[in-house]
Amino acid sequence: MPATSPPPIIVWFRQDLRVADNPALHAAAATGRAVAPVYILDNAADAPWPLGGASRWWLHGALAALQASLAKLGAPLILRQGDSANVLAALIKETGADALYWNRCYEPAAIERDKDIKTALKARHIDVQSFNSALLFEPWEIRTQSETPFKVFTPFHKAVLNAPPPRTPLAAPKKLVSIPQQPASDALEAWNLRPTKPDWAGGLRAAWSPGEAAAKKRLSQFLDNAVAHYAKGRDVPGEALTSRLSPHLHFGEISPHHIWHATLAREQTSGTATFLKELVWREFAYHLLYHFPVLPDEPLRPEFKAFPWKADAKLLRAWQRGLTGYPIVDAGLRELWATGWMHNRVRMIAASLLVKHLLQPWQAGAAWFWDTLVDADLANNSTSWQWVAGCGTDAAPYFRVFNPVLQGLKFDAGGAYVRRWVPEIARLPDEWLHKPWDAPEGVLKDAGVMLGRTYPIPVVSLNAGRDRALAAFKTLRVADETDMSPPRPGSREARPKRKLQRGSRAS
DNA sequence: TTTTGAGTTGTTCGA
DNA sequence: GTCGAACAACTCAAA
Repeated sequence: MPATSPPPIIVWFRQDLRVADNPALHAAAATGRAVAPVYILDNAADAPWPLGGASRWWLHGALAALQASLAKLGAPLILRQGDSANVLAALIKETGADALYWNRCYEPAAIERDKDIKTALKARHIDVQSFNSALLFEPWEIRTQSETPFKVFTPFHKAVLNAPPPRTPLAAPKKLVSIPQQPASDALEAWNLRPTKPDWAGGLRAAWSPGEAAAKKRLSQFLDNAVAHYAKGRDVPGEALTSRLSPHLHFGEISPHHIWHATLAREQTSGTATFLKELVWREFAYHLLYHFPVLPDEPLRPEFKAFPWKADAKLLRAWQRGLTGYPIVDAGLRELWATGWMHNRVRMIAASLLVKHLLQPWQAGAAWFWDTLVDADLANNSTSWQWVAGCGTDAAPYFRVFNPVLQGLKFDAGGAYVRRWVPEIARLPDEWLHKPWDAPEGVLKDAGVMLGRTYPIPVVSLNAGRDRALAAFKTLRVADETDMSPPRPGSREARPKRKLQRGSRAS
């Protein structure tokens, strides 16, 4: 070993599975020193939220693509399994590395893990550096004027638009210097990330191409063909007018910076503005998760801990399998099961039905999405479910209960989406497609639909479900009122009283 | 400090 | 059929 060559740098890949606009990799390459890229499959670190089945499937493809890119650049990816800290320590020993670079993660468990690793390795004089690859703005950078984190999206969005613009993307390294002796690596296949018995991933393979190159292609196709119609079109599940970048973003195959600047480089329309706003929603979700780490588990509005959910395994199962009897909801859950993804508009409708009409705890829905979505993302998933349930910081009004029939008629008027995913009712005319239970006998017969046999009767009637949900929300208010003195709260004269209480708690 | 306006994504009812 | 108001009460963020 020539004594002249400086020690290598380990680049630890996590949710940044790309070579372009990868600040940690970029910085390591810029030193001119040898680079040892590693990915660690650390089930323990993910303990509170182990990768779901669909995520594992995607991860395999993402890693395969990254392996190929890094090999081409000259520094093959090392795959290791085990406790992250132990694996890194071993790798430092094996390679003689004196530096470790990574891009930051923002899940509470990951923050803890990384903090510990940084402390331990710095004590051993390892140069540990972390970078921002995943967010346009660090969660601590966007603050209200009183230096508190934003809890409401609109002012957050405004603050983001007024902030200094996010950095422009970094180029991928032209080549990397490999370490003299390549350390051992697991075989990706041996991780068994993809299902075999049974192989349920056929629909995922048909719908998706994981990897950095595919992400870039998806973005340009979106910008070329769809973004112009995005403002309205994104709400129509039967048309392919959303970006479908969410899984690529989650695994870091493309950076939000790249998407941001590529979008700004196009003609600015209401479509581009709406799309950029969605990216800011992603930022907001990470911001919330960072500042409120209980977000995935507990309602941010404490009174919701007393919400009278009616957990029911059979109802949950019917929802999961797309057998609720509400066509747009069932279509969504079947799309999810088949492809690992659900159109955003339908996510809201399906989630609302579960949480409101069926009174199932939002955590049950979040858990199902976590397991089945290829874009399962702790920040986005938790934020969105809390929003639908009305227990997040930026809560929906309690009376906002999606009506799956009206939503279906409004956003899937031609029925393309429902017919694709609920073929057993595909022959119903548009008029009845979203409410087969109201269809005349003859219409059902002509369409070959036998309610209760070929397609379910709704598990809960719409009106009863809505009323039950509204009543349940009312109990929260009543419970609240009992805590307080007789004068009706909410009236003007009750306001100062609350403020006093809050002030006294703070002091 | 106090006040004020506003809050992603909806539905229903009655004029 | 279309349209506006009502649907809670509360907290957030900025003036």
